[in-house]
Amino acid sequence: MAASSPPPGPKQNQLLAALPPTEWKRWLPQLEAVDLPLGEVLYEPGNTLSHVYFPTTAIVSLLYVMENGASAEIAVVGHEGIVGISLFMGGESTPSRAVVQSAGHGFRLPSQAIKGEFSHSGPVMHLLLRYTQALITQMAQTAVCNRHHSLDQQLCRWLLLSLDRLEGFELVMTQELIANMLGVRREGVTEGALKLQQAGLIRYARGRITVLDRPGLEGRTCECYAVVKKEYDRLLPPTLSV
Amino acid sequence: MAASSPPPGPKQNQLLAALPPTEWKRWLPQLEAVDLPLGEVLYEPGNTLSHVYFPTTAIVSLLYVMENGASAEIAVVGHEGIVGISLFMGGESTPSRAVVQSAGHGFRLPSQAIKGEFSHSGPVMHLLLRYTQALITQMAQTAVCNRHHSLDQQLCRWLLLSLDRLEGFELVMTQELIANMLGVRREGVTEGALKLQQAGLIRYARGRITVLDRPGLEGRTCECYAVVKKEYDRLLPPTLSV
DNA sequence: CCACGTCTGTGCGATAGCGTACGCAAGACG
DNA sequence: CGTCTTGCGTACGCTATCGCACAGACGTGG
Repeated sequence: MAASSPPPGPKQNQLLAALPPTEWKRWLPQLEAVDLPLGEVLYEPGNTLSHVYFPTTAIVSLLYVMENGASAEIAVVGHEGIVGISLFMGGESTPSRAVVQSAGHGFRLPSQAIKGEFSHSGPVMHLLLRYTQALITQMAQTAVCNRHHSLDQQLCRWLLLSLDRLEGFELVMTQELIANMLGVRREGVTEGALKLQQAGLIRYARGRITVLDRPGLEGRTCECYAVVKKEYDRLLPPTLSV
Repeated sequence: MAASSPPPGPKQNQLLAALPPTEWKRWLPQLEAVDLPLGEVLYEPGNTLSHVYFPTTAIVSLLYVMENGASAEIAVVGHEGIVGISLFMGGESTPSRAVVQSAGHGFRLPSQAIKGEFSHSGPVMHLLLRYTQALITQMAQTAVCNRHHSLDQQLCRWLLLSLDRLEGFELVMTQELIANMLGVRREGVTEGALKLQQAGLIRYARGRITVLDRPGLEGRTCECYAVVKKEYDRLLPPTLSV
């Protein structure tokens, strides 16, 4: 840190370096060099970003912070990428936060410039990209849940997520299959399911699960379910008019 | 399953239902009703899809299957979504597989129709979407890794991923910080790092980690690192000319 | 109605990681 | 030069989950 290494140029970010000449020329005057000190927060959950960031020498961590303060990294972004994909994906915000994990430099671009690139495209593309952002949230939350929550909680989350994607209250699904999905032992699922049955929340027999008390399941699951559900509802409202 | 419930129409898929009239009319003749029996595989890792799928009454699981056969669900898609986002994200394939988790029906659309929606957009958009797909892979693999791999393996993965995003072989990073990222105890990181240091792979002191033997780290980490790296290289080749 | 395959229940030792608590050493700072 | 803060090492009991093994229970097909 001799304070003497030349400040990195925009081309040190691989995405900026890969821009076609036209866009490069258009963006260059809008690019602003920024210092990214350790711990700097680039965005908070739910906040709309004013800029997207292109790290050059810094590393940025996409982090989900749970209600109890525990955290888990969703992904990490460096000079190969961009921070703030929700801007062009159409969601404007995400449930995670972005923190500088390794101090360094980068560039930022007003969000309008990025959005412009997507504005010429049709409504179908915007619909599909919003859906994709919802899917990303589900994946991110799966990572968090796998890290921090108990098998019992994950089982409830999984039942609820599946239920949301079906009509009715019955799942045709063996415990073995559920175990494969959750990546746990079949016996673990048996124990979890037994507890739920004894609590009167579900009933099951030989590959058929009937949910008797949905709110009960919601009470036993972790925050992950609600985070995902809320994000799907936000990004793909039921009264969706494109 | 009285074999008598009327076969669901395309509008039972929320994305199809949300299409503007123009696209709806254009797609309708190309939509093909498909039966989705339990266990049907819609795509395998690395394979290019010929169609995208819109489930109506079925549920499809996006699953990563590890080398040893263990699996973990990345996300689940039902009547709210679409299976095969890699087609319009530009990657054509993913490292995961899609399996029908709950039997039912759906519709499929030749991939060309979807791609058409994105073809009018500029190169910048395609670049950003390919990057986003790489990011999605990283998130998915984080979920898998959190489920199945040891703290030691994850520590190596994390060091390697961070190293890839920096120049040089030094990370300025306390063990406490790493623990926050991985979502584990600080003491766990201490123990893992000690092993690595004793094996001569890294050296560290008070928040500075120097990697001495990168291949050594690669040998100790899980497959997740390679999966992510390969996918970044595939989607964003260093000689990227848009 | 009998036999077999599938699905679920149970038990037990092993273990990875957790929570907590405390000690020590290296730099920062006065 | 002493003190304080920060970062790292270690120890110990605890719990969730694993891996394995086996037993009962249901249902389907011969």
